[in-house]
Amino acid sequence: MVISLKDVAKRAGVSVKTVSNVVNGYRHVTPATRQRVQQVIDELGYRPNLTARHLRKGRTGIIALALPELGNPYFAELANAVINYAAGLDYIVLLDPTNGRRDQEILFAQGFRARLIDGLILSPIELENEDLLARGHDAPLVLLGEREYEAPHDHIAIDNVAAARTATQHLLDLGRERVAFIGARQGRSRQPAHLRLRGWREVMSETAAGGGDDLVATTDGYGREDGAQGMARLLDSGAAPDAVFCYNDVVAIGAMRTLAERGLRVPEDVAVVGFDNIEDGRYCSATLTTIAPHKQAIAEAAVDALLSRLDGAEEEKEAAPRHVRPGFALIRRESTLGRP
Amino acid sequence: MVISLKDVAKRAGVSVKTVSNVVNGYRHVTPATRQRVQQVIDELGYRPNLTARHLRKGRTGIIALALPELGNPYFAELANAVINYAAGLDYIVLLDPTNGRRDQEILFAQGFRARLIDGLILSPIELENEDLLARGHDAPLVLLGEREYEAPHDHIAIDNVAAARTATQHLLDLGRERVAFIGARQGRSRQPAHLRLRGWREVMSETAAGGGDDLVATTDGYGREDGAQGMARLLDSGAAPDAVFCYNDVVAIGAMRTLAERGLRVPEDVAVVGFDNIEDGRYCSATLTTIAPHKQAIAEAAVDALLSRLDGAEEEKEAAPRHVRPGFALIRRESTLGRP
DNA sequence: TCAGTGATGTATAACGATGTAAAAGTCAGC
DNA sequence: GCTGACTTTTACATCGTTATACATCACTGA
Repeated sequence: MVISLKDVAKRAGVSVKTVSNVVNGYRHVTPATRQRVQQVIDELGYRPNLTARHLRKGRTGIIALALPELGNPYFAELANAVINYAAGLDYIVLLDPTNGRRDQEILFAQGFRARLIDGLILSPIELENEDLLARGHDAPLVLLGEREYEAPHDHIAIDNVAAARTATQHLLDLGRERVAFIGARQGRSRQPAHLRLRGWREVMSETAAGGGDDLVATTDGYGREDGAQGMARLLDSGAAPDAVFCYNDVVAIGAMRTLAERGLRVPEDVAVVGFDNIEDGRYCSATLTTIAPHKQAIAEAAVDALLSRLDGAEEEKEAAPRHVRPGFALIRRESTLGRP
Repeated sequence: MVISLKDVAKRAGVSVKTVSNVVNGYRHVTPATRQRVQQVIDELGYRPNLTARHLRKGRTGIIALALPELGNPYFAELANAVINYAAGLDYIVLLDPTNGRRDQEILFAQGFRARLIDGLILSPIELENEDLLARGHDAPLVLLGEREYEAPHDHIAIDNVAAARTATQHLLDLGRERVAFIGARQGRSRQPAHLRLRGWREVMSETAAGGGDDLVATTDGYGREDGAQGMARLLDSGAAPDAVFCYNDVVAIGAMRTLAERGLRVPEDVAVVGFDNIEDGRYCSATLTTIAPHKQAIAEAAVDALLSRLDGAEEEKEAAPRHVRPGFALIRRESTLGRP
């Protein structure tokens, strides 16, 4: 049997509202009443029906976090950070994997789960600008990650170009000359959010090797297998890289696997830099040098941005779209420095 | 402005219920009416308020999945599987990391989020039997994983003892003699759910090395660092293992890291077997031999069990607690077989 | 012509909580 | 003992939906 306020009220001999007042810690309730009601609540094991509360309040306290997939530890770690930070602010996070598919991303962006969620944090991969514009302006939306849009939404992303430059420069500083890039996406010409590729190109174009396509391996996705295959193609092509900067850490891990299979040493033969600073990188046989976006800062910025649209003062809610740039750091490890 | 059924009804000149009927695809609606209503719905951009629907129906179509953490890829992959499978059955999954803390696990088990979720799948670590018994019998609960309880709930877990025996035996079959175990939990004596340790012990106790504690490294947790430290202690203790069976894959990855740092080769000096078959294992410098629980089967069994309690026929709902044992397989890779 | 049938549509009451406004209770001060 | 000011409690409407019960309508068959 499900206990409602009414049941408690009847048993305690007070009105429904009084019970509600007790539950919500309303100030003006006599200690005597409060105690009596509380006792009945405990006796009956009453728990407020959140759904009813949500309906009445017009708010659910739930925000959605739509990420490509949890199989990539970066997203898993980010999700963890968002969930925990939001929990501290009394918000529940609903995690929605989009599998990087445009139809899924559209679904979430356009207000699937209407009024079940108060707002949405979306890390898009395939989503197009027009999809965002076609959006009924329902719950506020915060965008996450490398892709850039001309749409009025808050956007949280580190400076990907600068980070990529830093990574590439690090390899050059170590004396490497033929620094390759793995992870450019094929067929994404229409809105080329290749900020990391751009950073690589900017730095490499000023070197003897140049920033040409011979040192770029395009991939279909951003997974381990993509990295492994990309590395294999680079080696087979005769590009003869002595270093690679990978789109992300799992791509780098895939690339290192191929290097190991070919009997090439990291970093002696090929130095490797990743991107994301996932925990796995610290346990590879050559620990992975990587760009570490400040994940906690990203998670907090995303949630804060969303909540300021939801709960902020009027001028905060209506403020122009914000672009927050959390910091990043280059973490130097064995895959570029070698074992000390 | 938020559009409700009422607004649509007024504009279309029909009753609220008729609009509801159209939205829900109720059969007996004239095509003419249906079209007129549908047009207004499209015009106004009406979206049903899920919260209200949930209140009215007494069901939300949301199930919670409480896992220790997403930082362990096994749980991330499992979560992905559960979310996707449940989505196919029109259920939404709310992911709740417990961080392996008892208070968090109790919270979820005892009906936190009352009536926001229809049911709960919980993978406990610290939870005690008494915590489960103290549960108000609210939403149905399905348990996941190694821990065993004397409480009337469905339980999904592979045969951990058999799996551990298989892994250990595999190492013995390769001619290893001193097979260690990393990952026994300290201070868990009260309810020693150490099925994997037991499996190891059963097999090892019949060998010359024996199943004694000298070859067991206890750890505080089940993460990469625990594996690294456990391996270090084993090596320092003089136990001189020529193989290790690790509680799970991330522990194994940590252990392999330590081996690499010590200049020991895998598998020549020490062979390694993990447990979980996470994707990372296929990309280690020595790919990881591991026990592969059938994750998809586990995810499906958990969701199916829960939904049969929710939506099943009466006798299904009331059936005795079920114990489902999905299968597993030993995946032989380089960490035991070497590079071909 | 009219009862009987089934299809279609409507009015209204829930679901369980909270907000509002007003009623009831308490107490000080004269 | 009464007024006024304040505290405590109550009754009722409301959030947006679906379920129930009933009204209406068109059509069939005697």
